[in-house]
Amino acid sequence: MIIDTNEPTQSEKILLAAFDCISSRGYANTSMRDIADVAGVALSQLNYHYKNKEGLFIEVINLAIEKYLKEIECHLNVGASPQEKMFYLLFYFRGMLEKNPKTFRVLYDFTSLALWSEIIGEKLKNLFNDVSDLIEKNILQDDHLKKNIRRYSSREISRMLSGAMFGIAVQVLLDPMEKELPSALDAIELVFD
Amino acid sequence: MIIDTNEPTQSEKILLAAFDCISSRGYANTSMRDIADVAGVALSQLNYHYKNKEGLFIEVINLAIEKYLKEIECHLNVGASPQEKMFYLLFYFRGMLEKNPKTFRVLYDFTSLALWSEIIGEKLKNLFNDVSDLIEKNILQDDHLKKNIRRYSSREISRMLSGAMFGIAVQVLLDPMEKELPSALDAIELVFD
DNA sequence: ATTTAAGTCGAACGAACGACCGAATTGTGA
DNA sequence: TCACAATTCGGTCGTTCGTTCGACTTAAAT
Repeated sequence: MIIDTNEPTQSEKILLAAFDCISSRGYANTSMRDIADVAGVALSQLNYHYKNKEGLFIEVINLAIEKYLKEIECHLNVGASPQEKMFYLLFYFRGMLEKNPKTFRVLYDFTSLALWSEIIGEKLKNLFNDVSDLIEKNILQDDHLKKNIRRYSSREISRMLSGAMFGIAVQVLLDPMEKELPSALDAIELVFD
Repeated sequence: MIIDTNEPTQSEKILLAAFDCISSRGYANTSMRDIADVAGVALSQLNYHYKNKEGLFIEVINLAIEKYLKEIECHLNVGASPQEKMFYLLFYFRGMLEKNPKTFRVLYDFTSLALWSEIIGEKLKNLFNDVSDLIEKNILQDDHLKKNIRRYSSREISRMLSGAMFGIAVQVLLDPMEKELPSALDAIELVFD
């Protein structure tokens, strides 16, 4: 018998199955039984490793948030000038939406749950804050840029930029066949003129 | 006995009750029984007037979309220059989010359902298109403005603007206590400099 | 006054859900 | 080897859900 030491734990299998289900059907259409089936695991295992459904979903959110922030942070290191950094961030974001929107879709799906669940709401509020922070610290802290946009604080602008990215991304998810739509992301660069 | 001829129909009572429930608890937490209770009506009436749950929810969406578009269209008539029009639109939008976000919350709540329901997805896709159209036709068709933003089409820019409004609004809903957040909406005007 | 259709209601159905339990299995340290 | 804890499993419980049904009431038309 071959022993694969990298074989995922039972609890990891469950977590990844939950992630898969939610990204492909939405949290509202995902039952514990669905997840157990995809994970190839007995239903009761879900309650054993994660206390209840909310506990499991929270771990899924934590996983998605971690992956999302890591990728954004990574792509903010490319490019020298603020314009360049913004360009590369938008370029990555656009590619992510077209090729692998699973993580973003999970996060987006949960934002509507966030309005009604204290815990999840707090997590997604912090995510928006963190993304805005990353943009502010990595892109907007440029002296020449600061002069041009002095009418507004860099905090306001970073929130506007992260909001624009999110809002356009939602439109893309809603209409993935409209190939011209993602180019609206590029128009964000207008702010830096 | 006083007869009020403006007494809402049974089906109207149901529709408004559904709207209320969804805007205050979210569609995923709203059952047919909840709606029947709020409407003061027998449960079976919901299936009599609207075929099933999806049919009722679709009417709620139609109602919300109608109200939303009408208000935006109305506030786009104020102001002369593009900058002024955008200012008044953002001013209205900000006030709406702070004072009466019920309609917007319903629409936002349904956007996550839209990813998994063909019919609802189509409706919200069209809503985004319509809002972008309104911005494009009422604000971006200005010759002087067109020169300044010639690098991008007015279509791209209108989609970016509507996306930014939506994205910032979501952040506001997620963190209603952060009073500085809505001012990020004002930063949208940067595009018009 | 009689008939017919529309509206309204309470009760019930089957299905699906999350959670829980006891037994069986596996892994671990003495 | 033995005992004990951790893990895994199938089965089931009570609840909630959307939907349906038949009976009753109201309103309109003949």
